[in-house]
Amino acid sequence: MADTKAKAARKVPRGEKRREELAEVAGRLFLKHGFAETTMQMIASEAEASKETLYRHFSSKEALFAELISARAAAVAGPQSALARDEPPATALFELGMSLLQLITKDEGSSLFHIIIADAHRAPELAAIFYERGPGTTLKRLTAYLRAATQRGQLHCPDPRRAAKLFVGAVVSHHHLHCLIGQPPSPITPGEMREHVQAAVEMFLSYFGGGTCPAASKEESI
Amino acid sequence: MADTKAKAARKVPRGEKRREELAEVAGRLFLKHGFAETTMQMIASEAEASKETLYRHFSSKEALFAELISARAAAVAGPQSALARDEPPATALFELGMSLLQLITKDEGSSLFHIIIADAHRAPELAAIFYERGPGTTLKRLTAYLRAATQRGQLHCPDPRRAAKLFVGAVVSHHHLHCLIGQPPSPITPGEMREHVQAAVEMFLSYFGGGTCPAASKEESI
DNA sequence: GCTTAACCGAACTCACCGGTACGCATTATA
DNA sequence: TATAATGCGTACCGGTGAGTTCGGTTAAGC
Repeated sequence: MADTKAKAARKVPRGEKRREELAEVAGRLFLKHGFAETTMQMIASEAEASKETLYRHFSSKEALFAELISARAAAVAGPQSALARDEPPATALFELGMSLLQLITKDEGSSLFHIIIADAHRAPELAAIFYERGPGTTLKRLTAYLRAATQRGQLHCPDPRRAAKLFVGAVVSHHHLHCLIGQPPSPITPGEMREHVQAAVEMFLSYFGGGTCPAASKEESI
Repeated sequence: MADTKAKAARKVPRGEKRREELAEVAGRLFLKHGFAETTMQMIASEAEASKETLYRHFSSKEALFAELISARAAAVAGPQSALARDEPPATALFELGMSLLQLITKDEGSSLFHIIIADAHRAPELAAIFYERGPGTTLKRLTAYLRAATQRGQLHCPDPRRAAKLFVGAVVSHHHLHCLIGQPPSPITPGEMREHVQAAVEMFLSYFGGGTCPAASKEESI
C-alpha cells in the first residue's frame, strides 16, 4: 500500500543525511542557474522537501549559498600533481596547462567561476575565499615550482611569480573568456586543446628555458 | 519665486536632450550595479525624472539595457593604433598590451565585462555582440598584424591566430581575473603594468621573433 | 507501542519591482 | 495667448520570492 504511487516508495532520511541531500541539490541548482535565479522553492521541490525543512537546516538563502560555494572553491585548484612530482618543466607545464584548460571548459568549473564573478559585488568575501583556494593556490604552487626548477638549473626565471602569471594567462585566458561569456561556436576539441597548451609551453620555454628545451635560445648565461 | 528651493533652479530639457540625459544616468547605474540590482525607480530618481518619463523614452528596462550596453561595447576594442601604423613588433605589441591592460583595469572597462558575464545567460545575444565588437575585434586586428609582420619577415608566426591568443592571454589574464572578482589587495601601479607587458612582449618575441628583437633566438629561418 | 522530533504541504505576510494610469504643471510653438 | 506635447508625482496592479506559521504525518528511539 505504500508502494502504489510512483514516488511514494522513497524513504525520507532525517537529520544530517537530509541536510546533505538538500545541500547537494542546492549546489547543483546554484551552479546551474546562479544565485538570483534559484529560488528556495525550487530547491525544496527538487529535493522533494518543503521550504520549512530547508529553513530548518539552513538559516537563510545567503548562508546556504555561501556554505556551498566556499566548499566547492577548492575544486578549482585542481590536482596539479606534475608540479608536486618535480617533473621536468616541459612535462610539468604541459600537464598543468591541460588540467587547467579542462577544468575551465568543464561545466562545473566554468559555472563556479561564472557565479563568483556575477555575485562578486554582492558577496565579496566569498569571491576572496574562492580566489585564495582556487586560482591563488594554483599560482602559488606554480611559482614555487618555477623557483625550484630555476635553482635546479632547469629554468631561468628571475621573477617566478610573473612567469607563472604569464604562463597561466597564455594557456587559459582566451578559452576562459569564451566559457564565461557563453561560447556557442567553439566547443574546443581535445586535439585543439593539446595544441594550444603545447604552443604555450614552447613559447614559455623559449624564453625561460634553461637548456632542457631543444628550441631554447641561449643568451648570456650569467 | 522659482529659485527658492535648492533643486528648483534646474531647467529640465525636453525631447532628445532629455533622452540622452536619461541614457547617461542609466548607463552609469547599470555599469555600477548591474542589471538586476538597478531599478527603473533608481534611474528615474537619479535623473530627477519620473518613471513615466523614463518609459516614455524607452519601451522597457530590457530595451534600455540592451541599447546602452551594445553602444558601449565598441569601447572595449580600444584604439590599438600601433597595429594599424605597422610599427615594428616590439613597440606595436607593447603599445597594444598597455592599452589592453589599462582598459581592463579602468573602472568602465572592468564593469562592462563584469555585466556582460553576469548576464550572459539572460542576454546571450548581447554577449555575442559585445564579444564581436570588443575582444573579437582586438583578436582579429592582432592576428592580421602578426600575419603581415610574418610576411614582412619581422616575425615567424605559422599560426598567427594562436599566437595572438597566447599574447593577449599572457598580458591580460591575471589582472583581468582580479578585476572581475574585485581585487582588494593589488591596485596595480603603472610601473608594475609596464613591467608585466614588457615581460610578455619579450617572452612572445623570444619564440615568435624573426630577427628584429635583440634578444630573439634565431632558429631555422625558412 | 508510545513519545518526540523531524518532516510535509499549503497558506500566509511582507517587501520589492516592472509597468501603467491619472491629474496637474511646464514648456515650445503657432 | 491658445494648444499640444512633454514632464512630474503618486498611486496602483500584477507578479514574485524570502521567510514564517500551523495542523497533520512519518520516522526514529526507548
